[in-house]
Amino acid sequence: MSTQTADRRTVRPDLLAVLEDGGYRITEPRRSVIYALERKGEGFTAEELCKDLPGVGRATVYRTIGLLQRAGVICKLTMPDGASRYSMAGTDHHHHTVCVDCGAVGEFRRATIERALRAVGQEISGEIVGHRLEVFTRCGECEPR
Amino acid sequence: MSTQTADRRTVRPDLLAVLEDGGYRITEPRRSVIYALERKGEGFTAEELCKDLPGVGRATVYRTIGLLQRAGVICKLTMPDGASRYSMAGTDHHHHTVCVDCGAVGEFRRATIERALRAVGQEISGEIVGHRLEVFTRCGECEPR
DNA sequence: CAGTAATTGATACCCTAGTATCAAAATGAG
DNA sequence: CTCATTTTGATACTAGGGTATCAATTACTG
Repeated sequence: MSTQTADRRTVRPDLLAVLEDGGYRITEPRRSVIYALERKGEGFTAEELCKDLPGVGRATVYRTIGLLQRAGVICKLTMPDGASRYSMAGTDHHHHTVCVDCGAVGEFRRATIERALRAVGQEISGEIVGHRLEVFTRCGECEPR
Repeated sequence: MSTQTADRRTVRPDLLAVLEDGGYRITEPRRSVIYALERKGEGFTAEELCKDLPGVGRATVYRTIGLLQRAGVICKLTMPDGASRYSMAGTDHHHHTVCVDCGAVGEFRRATIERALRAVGQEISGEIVGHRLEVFTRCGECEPR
């Protein structure tokens, strides 16, 4: 799988530090999970991660993903078919491009869109508490899986 | 559940006609499902529909939803937690607002957003094959469920 | 180093959101 | 009205995506 953002890499928080700051212990399994997901980068499934880490229990993989997700450093996204993928969050607020063939994920931001969504907020009753935008692509650099 | 679009109702295709046009038979169970989902309108789950129609088999409810979905007259959307909801599609291309408390769904369109997304297409490798945008709201008119 | 609290992992279990099966019933074309 | 065809529905099953359990292990604290 080609990770679209491999070269235009942004500064990422040190994930171990994130755990420490949260008051969690740095353990060998957590180190492994973090190492593995930094390798993966963008657009992986939890089960993939489990397979990559036969030495780490499934529960621990899920637990660690959950921890980092709550800390905001990785984010979960839902594929068109409802499947879940995770991705390292390079920047704060962003949206994703997802290749429908290989699952490769990219990030983008666009002020125009954010502004337009604020405008939508004016028109509807109640308040906007969030939004989600995914752009599905066919990246053309992948082996469809 | 208050349906945000109850009054600004758009012209909807006659769902029975949609089935007929597709070469499907008009049966009593299908009539019931269609009647029920026209009542519901926006933002219901398949299981809700099943509970509303104790006389109709679960499989039939799912089958009929599938039929209408393929015909493009109802659409499926995924909640922040990954759950699925369905909604009558009033217009062609649109996005949804979803109340995170009660699940009420509204539709909107915004040319600015579509244009901005086309611009995103210029910047990424590969081609855009689709997008999905959901705005999560707290509609303030509901009993949280 | 010792002790305590956090963490692990094997496993079993859960729920949602469906799909498959297939005999029985309903539909509509002629 | 007849009959081939479609549809139904009860039920079982599946798959994904997790969470619960809990004894054994590990990490940090003093």
